[in-house]
Amino acid sequence: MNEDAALAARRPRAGPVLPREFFDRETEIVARDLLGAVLSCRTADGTASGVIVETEAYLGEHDPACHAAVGRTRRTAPLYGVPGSAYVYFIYGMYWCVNAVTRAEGLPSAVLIRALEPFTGLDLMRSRRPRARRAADLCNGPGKLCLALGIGAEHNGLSLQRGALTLHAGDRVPDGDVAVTPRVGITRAAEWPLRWLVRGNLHVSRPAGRGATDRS
DNA sequence: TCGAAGATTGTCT
DNA sequence: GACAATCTTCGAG
Repeated sequence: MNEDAALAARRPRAGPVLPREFFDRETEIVARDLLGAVLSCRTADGTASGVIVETEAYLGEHDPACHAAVGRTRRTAPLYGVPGSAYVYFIYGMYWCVNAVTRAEGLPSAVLIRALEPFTGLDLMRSRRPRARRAADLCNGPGKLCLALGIGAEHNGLSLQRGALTLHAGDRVPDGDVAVTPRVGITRAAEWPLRWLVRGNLHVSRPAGRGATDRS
């Protein structure tokens, strides 16, 4: 069976849009519950979507790794917005990363979406990421998924309940399939176990490794 | 105004 | 595994 056929055979489900109340909870809980949800982006070129298989929690001004640790600036302002809105930022001069803002207004926490399993719009994703040779390489990183879905500055601060960028309920990932590990690519608070991923999924940016614990 | 850092990725060895 | 690419953001002076 080829990769496209394998994807189709699993038939993930994209349900209703996740309500604001979903995001208005503890950031760690939102990060875990976003596994299995579907992120969809509509552009002039078409719509592409993927099932979330990896997330990281950033816990606000008291989390040294969170952008909000420096306080409210022009860049971090969307983090202080309503739960369920998007925080999209530019990094390393060439990549975008997308977060879902969580908790109550005024508490600048968010969940970074690190990897997706492609769901719809595979041809569109491939045209945007011609270097990706396998379907598993299309969205297995925060910069890659933004490229594949066409996410950029125009989505920063937008609601994830309506408009071009939306998050939909999907098939809940069983606790036994969820691994928790330290966050990736950071230097401050790097040991905090705030990364959630679907154990054994080929589309995560990095496998869980031996130090990972079950669910949480 | 300037310099350094950065939640990444792709290429090369 | 090492390293370059590339540019926004923000603190320091």
